[in-house]
Amino acid sequence: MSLSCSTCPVRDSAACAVLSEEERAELAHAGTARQLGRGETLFRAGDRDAACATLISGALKVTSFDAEGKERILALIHPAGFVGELFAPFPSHDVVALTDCRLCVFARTSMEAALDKHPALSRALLRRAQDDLHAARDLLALGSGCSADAQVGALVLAMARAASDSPCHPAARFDLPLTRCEMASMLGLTIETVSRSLSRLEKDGAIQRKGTRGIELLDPTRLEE
Amino acid sequence: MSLSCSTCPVRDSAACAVLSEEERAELAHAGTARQLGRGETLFRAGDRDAACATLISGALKVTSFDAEGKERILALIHPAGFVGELFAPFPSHDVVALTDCRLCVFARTSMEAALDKHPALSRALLRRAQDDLHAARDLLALGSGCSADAQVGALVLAMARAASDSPCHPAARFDLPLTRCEMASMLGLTIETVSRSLSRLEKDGAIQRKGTRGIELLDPTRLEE
DNA sequence: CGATGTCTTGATAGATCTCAATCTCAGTGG
DNA sequence: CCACTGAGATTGAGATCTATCAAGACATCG
Repeated sequence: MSLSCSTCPVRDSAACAVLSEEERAELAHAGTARQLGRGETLFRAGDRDAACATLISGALKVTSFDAEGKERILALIHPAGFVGELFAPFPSHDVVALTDCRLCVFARTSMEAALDKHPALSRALLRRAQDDLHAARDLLALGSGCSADAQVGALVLAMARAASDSPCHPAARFDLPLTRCEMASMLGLTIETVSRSLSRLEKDGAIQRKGTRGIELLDPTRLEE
Repeated sequence: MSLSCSTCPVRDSAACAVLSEEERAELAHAGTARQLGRGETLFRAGDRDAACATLISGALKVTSFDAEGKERILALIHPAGFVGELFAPFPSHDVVALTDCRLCVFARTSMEAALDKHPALSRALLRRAQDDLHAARDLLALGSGCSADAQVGALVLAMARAASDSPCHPAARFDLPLTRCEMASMLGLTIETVSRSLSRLEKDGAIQRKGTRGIELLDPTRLEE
């Protein structure tokens, strides 16, 4: 399937936005459009043929599995995000669709050629990599020193912000994009603990649950404790 | 103080290694050499004037502080490593010297100009950023699902590898570069738990402590459990 | 309506944190 | 030379938190 950048919803925010129309068209020619259903795997750790991709719509998760086979979510990728190893010989983590997704996939050789040809692209990807690094370190910082309630609260708040149109203020009412199981594996907790923390946050008047996924923010400041 | 790349120990491994002699000399002209003693701060979270640096010798830590003021180590930087925000308005984490250090410091504007001028530099930094991202995610994956003993064991093993000359085989005898307190804040544990884990690893015959910092690896395979 | 998967809630066990005491070691000064 | 001192490290006992196991509630879908 070919790519049609002209109607791409992330044409102004993805890494390729730094390219001119002609350059972008040329890069698009080297890439392929791809759709993934929820749960489908984009890259698998250890795959031979390394590739990379820009996410157009939907959400991805980057995961690894510990010794006992339990999944740990290392990162979430949102539209305009970029995934894939450009330098390591093979990917070391799985990348899986959290929701139905549309992506722009490139073979590594194509992307390397594009980096050589378009210096601005390297800078754009560098910026994204530093943002991702920042996100990973924030998740690390959140991880410990905090109670389970504080971790769940911070995650809910982060999702409220992601669900909002305005970047600063969190949405007052939204649906959690993750299942309890996924929330648990993002924080390194169990689903029971996540569920209990949500119950406590509700009893304390910080949030109100609307069905299984819906959340109404009553007192966002209490989520930060 | 001016930089003398010709005798720089990381001249072949740092990001600037991709530059030609003349290009490197020009970049060096824009940078300044700096020395830090153990415990001194290179960048502080929220600093106005963003800068970046390549580490020449010694070791740095990237840290943040949680609500109660406890430190959490987010990353270790080794020689040839690069630190600093190139795109965010200000650094969001502290960068502190773990040991006496020598560095090559650049104002952000200088580095941005260099990136514009030398496309290869963007690629080199992109590669480093992806490596750092990988390290941060590995630390995340290590964090949970493992017992404290397994975490401490993995950290000891990682340090044995870092202390070794050959990249693959861990050093059989080496000194821990981190205090117990620093090991604890890397793993999100307390120093008591780290100490107890080391005691158990010693009792199980995996390691033998030589003084407070010295470690002798008896059975590296047991550290991975 | 029953079936299935997800989520919630409860009781218990296990692990880590906290608080506190002791120990080691290097540096200091008498 | 030796005792003193202070920082870091080790060890112990109890409190606290989370994981585990188990059961029940809820929603979705056929």
